[in-house]
Amino acid sequence: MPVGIDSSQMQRIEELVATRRKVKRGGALFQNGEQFAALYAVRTGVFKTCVATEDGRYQVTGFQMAGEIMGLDGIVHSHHTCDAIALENAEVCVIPFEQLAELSREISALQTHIHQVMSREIVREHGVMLLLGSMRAEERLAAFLLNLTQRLHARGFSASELVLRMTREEIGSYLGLKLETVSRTFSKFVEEGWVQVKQRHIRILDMVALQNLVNGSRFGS
Amino acid sequence: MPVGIDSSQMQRIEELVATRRKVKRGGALFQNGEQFAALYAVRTGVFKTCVATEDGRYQVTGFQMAGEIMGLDGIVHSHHTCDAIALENAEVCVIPFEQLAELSREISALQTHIHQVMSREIVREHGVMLLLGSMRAEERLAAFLLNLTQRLHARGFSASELVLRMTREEIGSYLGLKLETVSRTFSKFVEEGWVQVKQRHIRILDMVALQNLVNGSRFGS
DNA sequence: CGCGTCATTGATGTGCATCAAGTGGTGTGG
DNA sequence: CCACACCACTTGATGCACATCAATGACGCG
Repeated sequence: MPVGIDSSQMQRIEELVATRRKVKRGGALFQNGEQFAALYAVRTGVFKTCVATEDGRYQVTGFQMAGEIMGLDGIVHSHHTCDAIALENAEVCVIPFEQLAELSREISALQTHIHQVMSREIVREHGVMLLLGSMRAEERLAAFLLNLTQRLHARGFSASELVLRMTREEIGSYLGLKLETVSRTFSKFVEEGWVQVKQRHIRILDMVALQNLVNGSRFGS
Repeated sequence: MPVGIDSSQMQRIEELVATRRKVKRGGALFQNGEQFAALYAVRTGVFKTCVATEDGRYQVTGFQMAGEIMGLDGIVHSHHTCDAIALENAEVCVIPFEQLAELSREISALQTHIHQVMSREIVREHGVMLLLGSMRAEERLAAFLLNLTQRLHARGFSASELVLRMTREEIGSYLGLKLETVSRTFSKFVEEGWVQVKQRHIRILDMVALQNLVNGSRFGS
């Protein structure tokens, strides 16, 4: 929450996001069909958001970690159209949307911020569509790992080591692959010497190899 | 632009969107990398928006027709991250974004509208991710046709007859398929007696069959 | 310890991609 | 007006990446 906000405005924003909510591992922060009332900012823990069809198929649309916003899908029809599930015990800030909208009419820096959060989500989803529509399994998993490490690094964690909070099946759902394919692709990366994998503990050994995979397999390996 | 707006406010909004811009078939309304300054509302014609990787792969992220908004991707970084290409001679309203944001601070119904437009786009993209991540070719094409006819019907056109504005390749890119697969799938639908296809002229003969395909192939045909 | 969940690995199957040939509609220039 | 070129599209033959089916192995927890 950067420039253009004085301390009295800052205080009003802090009041707005004062209420917290805890969600247990496996629990739902919100679910498809529920009334929409608030956005949520992740404080601790990791979430997945997913959409479903009537016939039981579902698709993970994203993984959210500290600082990221959930619930934007609910604005348009005043009820949520996806589920947000905690992958570990987690805590979020509750941001009542009506009040947020009202406050953002006074504080233009806040309005700008909201626009950017929504636009960023649209751009992120463009990237996922590109991944799902035109990449092969190896490229998808490489892109996924690079994206995760980058976000973790931005939060002060190691750039080369991470602990996955999600199962192979959830990764597969996000990437449009089956869990066996995710597992095999991890094994392939290990054989190539690009990563170490011990259960959900991942260590990146050759970041550049993964980047080459994503940015143009035309160069070969 | 519904409730909560009086006539003087309406006039200010109309002034905001007064400027028009024509784009020739095949021309770009905006392109990846360009400075972002305005949103665009389609008046006539149909557009595609697409993202690309450095190595030349690209992905159509959507087709926009009358009344739909383009350019939301540009807000977050003040420059566009995708291309908007006219599929036929087209005209758009130019909506300078800074002024729109300012006006929406005064007119809360306008603010609500902007939030809804962005949220709707996020929800739409969730649907595309579900399609790309978990549907088979027939289901994808059926979903595409149903979505198109629905949008055309909402604009006063026939619910069962349409003229595609895009090539098989563009449809394929949107659906994560190759153009040959799109063509074969059309042929399959024709064999089944579900649609008539003559070039880009499509007539839906059995809407229900297509809907069944989308909402759960577990029931068989 | 024994059970459930998650992950790995192998064998086999299939949906879509790829490669390739041919058709039909459209526009252009002789 | 017709010949030609070009482009979008269709259709067939073949190949491959990933799905599916199945068995086994590694943790973690009551």
